[in-house]
Amino acid sequence: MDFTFTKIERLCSKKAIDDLFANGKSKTQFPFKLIYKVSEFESPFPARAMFVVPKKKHKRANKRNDIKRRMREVYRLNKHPLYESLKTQKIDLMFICLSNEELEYPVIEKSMLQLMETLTRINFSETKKE
RNA sequence: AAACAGGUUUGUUUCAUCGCUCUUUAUUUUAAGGGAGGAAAGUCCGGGCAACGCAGGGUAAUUUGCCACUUGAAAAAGUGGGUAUCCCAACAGGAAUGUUGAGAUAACAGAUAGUGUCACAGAAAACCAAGUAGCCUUCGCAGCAAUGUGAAGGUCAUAGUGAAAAUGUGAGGUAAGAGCUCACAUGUAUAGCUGGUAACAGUUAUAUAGGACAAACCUCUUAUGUUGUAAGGCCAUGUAAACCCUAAUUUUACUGCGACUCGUGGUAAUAACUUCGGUUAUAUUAGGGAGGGUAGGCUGCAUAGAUAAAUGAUGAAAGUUGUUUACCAAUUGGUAAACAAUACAGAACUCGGCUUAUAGAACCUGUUUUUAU
RNA sequence: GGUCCCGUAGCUCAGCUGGAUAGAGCAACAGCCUUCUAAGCUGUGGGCCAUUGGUUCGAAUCCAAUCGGGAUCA
Repeated sequence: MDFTFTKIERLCSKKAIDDLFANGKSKTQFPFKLIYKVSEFESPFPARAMFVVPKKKHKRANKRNDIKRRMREVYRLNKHPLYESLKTQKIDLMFICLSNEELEYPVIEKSMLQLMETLTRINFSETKKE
């Protein structure tokens, strides 16, 4: 089992990001907000993800970097349940940090895992409808 | 010795697991190597580099600002000196103050080129000053007189101001006064001499007495072409050799028929066809107009290096500092354990300065307190 | 990565160029009016002029640095 997180798994296209902000659905689970959208792209992985820490919440660049790195680490280590649930469905993800305080690793891990669990349930229901 | 403040330098290490980015190698995931600072920050300055511009001169705009030397491509920095201001100490003096020494600070050219500003208060806030205060003279009137009052004139010594008052003190002089004259002192300008590389200092003569503000405009002096890597270069994408208008040209266009990569008839702004309702209307070149599309890759670009942006996460141990406890020692201290802290902060073309932020450690300087002599 | 602008009362803004009383509207509070409220009228309080230093007799204003907020570039 790989715990990699290379560039292919990240959401990098500006067009896709704009589309996500315009048409995506959202879930909040306090320190974080998740925006997701079903989409189509060519990749061996079923999801593309990105992580956002707004400049208005955290002024210093090094603190923003720290939080983003921890968020990325949580996603990297816990992405496999999500991938299994998705199967062939393709999806774009965006995690946004809403907190003003500097967050420790266990806090981030707990709330992000909750978000990803809810996401798996939602996607199953959608696939059944289609 | 302790505490505090300021300055300079430095600014943690190792292991395990799972990862990120770039380069090379391998070819589908294998190996090796590189991977954040003193400020990467602020963008306050100056270069490199790039595009455009460039006869010469001027104007505008911005900019430099005591002197010498050194470093530097330049901005700038360093060392030494000069001047001014502040503060401390010593000496002189009744005091004001002056001299000498140590230290700190200075955006430190020009206020005698010109314009402007100086509230309130005050007679007056600035070349040539100055009134219905005051002082003085003359004349008239009242009065025995002292004096009072009116007019004309002289004058700036005196004045409840103010941040700042027309150089200060003394003497002469005068009706009263006045640099009006003189002595001493202060300060400015010009010229000369002496010392010094110079800034400047000292001194002599002459002329004077001109308040502050240039971080108000300005003058002199120094320097600057403008814009910036989102510059610039190459490629792709795109309804696109597209649309509208004007002019010119043509085996060109439109159009009818046929045997349709061709032949032939008509037309050049009206023509051809027609089911009589209408339908179609061009190419090339030149000039102009209106609107749209793309916003992605490579390069620029680096012995760190991307383009939603890497340099990490978790766990363990050590180091440093502090607190508490226990033991040794008993002034400092040493050993062990537990707990806490371990900063400021994250490259985006690059280099050199400046500014700002910084736990702890080392060194230097200063202040205060305590102890000892 | 560059370039430029703005911070004044609880809110929206004047006053900065051209230096000497810190103001206006709304809001707040108190009173009048009204049976009561709203509206109206009268009054009151509220500001270290973003922060720090400098120039000046004197700084919201001039100068420098810092901290926030915003605009713009092809």
